[in-house]
Amino acid sequence: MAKLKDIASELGVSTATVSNAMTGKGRVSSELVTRIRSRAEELGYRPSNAARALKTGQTGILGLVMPDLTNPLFPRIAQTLSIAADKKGMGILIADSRGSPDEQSEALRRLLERGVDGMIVVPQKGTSPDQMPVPVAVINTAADPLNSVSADHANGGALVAAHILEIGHRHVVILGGDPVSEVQRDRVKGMSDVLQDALAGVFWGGTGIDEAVASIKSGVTAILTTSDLIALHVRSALMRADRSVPGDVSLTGFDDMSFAPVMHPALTTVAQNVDEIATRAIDIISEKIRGKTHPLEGKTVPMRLVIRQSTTIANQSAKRRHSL
Amino acid sequence: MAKLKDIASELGVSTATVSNAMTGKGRVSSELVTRIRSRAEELGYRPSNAARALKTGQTGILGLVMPDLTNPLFPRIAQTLSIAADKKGMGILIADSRGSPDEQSEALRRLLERGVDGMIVVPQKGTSPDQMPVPVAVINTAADPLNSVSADHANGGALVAAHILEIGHRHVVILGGDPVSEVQRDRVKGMSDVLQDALAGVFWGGTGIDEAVASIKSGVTAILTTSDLIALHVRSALMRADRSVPGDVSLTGFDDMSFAPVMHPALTTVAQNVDEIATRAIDIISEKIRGKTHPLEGKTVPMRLVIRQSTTIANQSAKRRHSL
DNA sequence: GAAGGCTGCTTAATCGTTCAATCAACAGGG
DNA sequence: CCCTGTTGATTGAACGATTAAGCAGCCTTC
Repeated sequence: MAKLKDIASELGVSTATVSNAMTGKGRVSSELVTRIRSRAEELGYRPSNAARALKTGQTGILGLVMPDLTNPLFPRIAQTLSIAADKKGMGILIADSRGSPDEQSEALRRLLERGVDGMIVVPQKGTSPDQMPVPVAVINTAADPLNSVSADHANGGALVAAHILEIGHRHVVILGGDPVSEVQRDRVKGMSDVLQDALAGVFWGGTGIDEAVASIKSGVTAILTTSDLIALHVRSALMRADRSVPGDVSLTGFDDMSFAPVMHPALTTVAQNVDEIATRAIDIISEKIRGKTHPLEGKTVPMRLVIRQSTTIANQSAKRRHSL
Repeated sequence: MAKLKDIASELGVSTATVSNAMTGKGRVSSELVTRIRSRAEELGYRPSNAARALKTGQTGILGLVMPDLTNPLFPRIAQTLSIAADKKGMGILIADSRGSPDEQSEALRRLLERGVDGMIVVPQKGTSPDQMPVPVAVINTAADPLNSVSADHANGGALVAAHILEIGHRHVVILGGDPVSEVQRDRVKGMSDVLQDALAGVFWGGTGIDEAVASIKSGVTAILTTSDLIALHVRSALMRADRSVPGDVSLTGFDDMSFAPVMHPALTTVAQNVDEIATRAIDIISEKIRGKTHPLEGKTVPMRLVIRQSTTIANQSAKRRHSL
């Protein structure tokens, strides 16, 4: 493996000059720069990250901490982060916090020990990461607006609720996942704010599924969930109860997961702009690492309504049944 | 940040001795070792990875290359790898090969440049990674038996086919994903070898879905797919065709993805032992890195049949219909 | 009692870069 | 002609660990 010294001695200059020529710092005549660069190319020179890291204190590695790597959104986040980081010449080291806040701190500590220059954290439900000695960008939490990039979950909820109202539903229930999760609460809030009088109830968790299905008897014509997986659960429960979607009841999910378009009927849902979120997070981190005085700030990214076949114009008979 | 030198000068010994005491190499009196260790603990000493990497040439970082990080199996693999690597004091750097073999080589090169000590590769369909200057463990390809850890896909196919035969099906079709994928082909092979006379046809890809559904008319009572997502597709197509599962036809998937147990009916499928595969891969890599003369070899890991409600005893009427 | 072998520690070189300090050479200004 | 400034390069000291080699004592051993 060729090193600075090799190039330097071959060309009869000092290693410092070669270093300057490669990085574009210091003062080197442009003629010499090109000579050095081309010779470096020929020799297949690759700077040693270890040596550079030792000297500069920067590793060019970012840590990614997720509450649970099996999170269905993880692949998309990881992929975009990895590509965006790569463009900035950085790498992504993953760490799993295995579902517990303690493990989350552990994961952060381990990454720190590995010398990451910054962290991207998708926090545990209801937690926010401790103060860190390196720049941190937080995804999907509104906690710290300067550092957090988040889908606008409330807005997403509002979008889907508005769609449901628009197609004539007036008796709607909401089904949330885990009320501890800030994301889930935001989605529910966004929905209920728009639904207002049309909101016939809010249910949570596994037992909520049966409650939501049961509510159809009392005239409910739409079930809005905060996750595609929950929606799939509901779909199955509805089949057992011999209710058709969207004939008897309209159904919506959240996140546009892989199976949403494949379900029958295809699921109306709300998609996160994962690309924009991940790219923004990387941008924030890298500006902070570069020590910009006014680094890019966090933001909330709008969500996108994806209308498919699981929602349709409110069932007239159901409406009539209720108004009796 | 405390360094070796700090501990050394505080205790009036040389840095070499402190280094030896910490790593357990060299010769240091056990009494001094404990003194050094405890002082290090107090000072919160953490060895500098950069310095160590520079000196030893090892970074303690493993690269993970996947064909497409959005692969639904990726989260589980990444999680287990991350935990297993952590136990060995190593970290996992991810790289996405964005679906193309060229990008796969690119990803490998980038990781190499970052100085990874080894690689875990889940290769692109139909490719096998180039010769690498660092140890490589390949997941889910039988190409290089010494280095590859793979689920026994053929065996998985055999398991599900045997189950289908056992519950009386005699007219069965197989529906595969992409025939380019070695994994898919292995699964199909495992199935068809067991089915033998009961095999009424093999279809591939998107158009295969309709063909499989159409085959019910000619007496087919079970559709075996090579992926849960395909099975979900088929399920939807069956609903449109007004065919019930498992009443009219039994249906199976592959991989036990998140939605499989939630579908209606819950999907019979075959699960990979991701934990064992990932752990084994890490073990192989780490033994090779340590330069063991006879490192652990690759192996194929049995799959596990998960029987749910989408398969049931062969429909008598269908059998009769066919025998007419 | 001299030779040799342990034990426990130190010395010093080294890994490959970066970067502040320095210096030689030359140009322009007064 | 001297002083100052700029340009283009060099020098040498870090960065924080690892590790081969060396050395002083002490214990054996014949």
